[in-house]
Amino acid sequence: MSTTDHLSKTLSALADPTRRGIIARLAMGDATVNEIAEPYAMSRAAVSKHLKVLEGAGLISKGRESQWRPCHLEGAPLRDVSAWLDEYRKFWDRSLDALESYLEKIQATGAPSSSNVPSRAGREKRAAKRVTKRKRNDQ
Amino acid sequence: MSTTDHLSKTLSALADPTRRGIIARLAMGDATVNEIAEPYAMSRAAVSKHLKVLEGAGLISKGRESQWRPCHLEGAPLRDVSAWLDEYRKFWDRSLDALESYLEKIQATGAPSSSNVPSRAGREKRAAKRVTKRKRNDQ
DNA sequence: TCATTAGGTAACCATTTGGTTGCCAACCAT
DNA sequence: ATGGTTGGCAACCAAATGGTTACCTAATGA
Repeated sequence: MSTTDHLSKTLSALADPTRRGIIARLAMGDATVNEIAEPYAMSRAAVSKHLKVLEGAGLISKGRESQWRPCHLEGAPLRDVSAWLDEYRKFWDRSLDALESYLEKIQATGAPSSSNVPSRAGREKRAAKRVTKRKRNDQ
Repeated sequence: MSTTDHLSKTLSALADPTRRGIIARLAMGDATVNEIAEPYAMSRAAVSKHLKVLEGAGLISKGRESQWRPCHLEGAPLRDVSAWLDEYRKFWDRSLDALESYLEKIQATGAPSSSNVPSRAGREKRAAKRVTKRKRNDQ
């Protein structure tokens, strides 16, 4: 993953239950490394690594309070994930789903569905045809 | 990651630019494996593996159209990610952020902000103090 | 001064991940 | 029948990940 691929780094950091647990913990208030490590069976070194991953993704920041390093949750990367997700909201939002199927219907250039009743297969064929010339490599 | 940890599997599947590109592609319509693989420099086998990861996370499903396996984007896991994110919306939502800082200010026992503008350092100190006795291990 | 505590770092290990090549099966079209 | 697509699978490999133990520094406090 390229250094500048913030989204990959963020999602990869979030794809671990321990790290999500740490985030949940920090959501209720800043905490020191030992306080964060306390609920987990693993060594403090392992937790330190998790914190480093979270810090590398910009999801937390560390202050310095004499010998303590209070960790603080940073929301910005979560906002970016949410923004990415919003592009796909229509794929699970019920009401928008109805709108989409309506748009698909009026877009299907009059070709009557024939008797084949291919509601899934038909959509797949049309979609495949429609899209063959594209060269997107979005992320 | 335990087999039932859907969220980890989904986030891990999304934490790869190629796989997010595939999702972006499928968002514009179903596509066959070769169509999906075409924009990428890697082998079709590699793309097949990516598709398997996405399928394992429930993010796509495959149909069968004679020798083709048209892939279809499934929104449900994205909805789950969105639901998880919603718990933390207040950490990046501007208006809620203003509310939170207001609440923090009136909670800071009358100490007037002084000219020091210690908005971060001060919050860390208070938060660290506030939170010492907690034992959450959410995820 | 010296022991303790908070935390980071290094070396190591096993497993997972992301890629490759090569082969195989199924289906379509001569 | 045979050959050309479409796609999956297995074996292999290098690099990343998630954990360990051991050791180190910095600050506290008796």
